[in-house]
Amino acid sequence: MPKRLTRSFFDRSVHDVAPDLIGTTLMVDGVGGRVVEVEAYHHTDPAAHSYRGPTARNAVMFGPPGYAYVYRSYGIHWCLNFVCEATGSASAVLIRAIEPTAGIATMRRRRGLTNERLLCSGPGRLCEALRVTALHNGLALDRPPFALFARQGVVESVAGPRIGLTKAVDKPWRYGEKGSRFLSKPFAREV
DNA sequence: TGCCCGATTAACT
DNA sequence: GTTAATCGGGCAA
Repeated sequence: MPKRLTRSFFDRSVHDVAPDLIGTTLMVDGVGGRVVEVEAYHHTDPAAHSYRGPTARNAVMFGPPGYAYVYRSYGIHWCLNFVCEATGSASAVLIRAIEPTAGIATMRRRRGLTNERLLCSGPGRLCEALRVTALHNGLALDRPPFALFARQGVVESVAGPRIGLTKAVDKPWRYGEKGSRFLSKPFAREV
């Protein structure tokens, strides 16, 4: 069994943590898989929820690193983030896609889908498959129901612009596993 | 207070 | 390609 990641993994720059998360394994109540796509959001970034200061929604982002920040997107979906950097820096990594490896039958049932490629290939899809909701907001990532495991072997990463933004569109802060078929969208260039 | 928009998705044409 | 679902934040009035 691979090594567990602890909260200290997240106590550094969000731009270092984000690429390092590619290839790690995320489990929620025993259901999950390999992280293949993430995006970094720094508090100085106009596209970050924390950019304009704390609110009831983004309060967890202003807390200590190694905790889950879950928010509702477009009033419908949930999105899962990992808080990074020092307490109060309000930076986080959005988990955008995973490659399902555990509890695939459960994920199919929750998503009402059989196509494995589409089970977790997007931030909202992943949260439905892992059943991540507002109840997970503020929970520690190294304690149940969460579990994170270090990657094994070499992982080839690619970077590119983030998805679905109108601000800071040019920043290449989306990271993915090269060639993965479980990405929410392909990367235009492989870096 | 009211209106517009967003770190989305699936079901349309 | 377009659109509806649906809710919190930001900004104008």
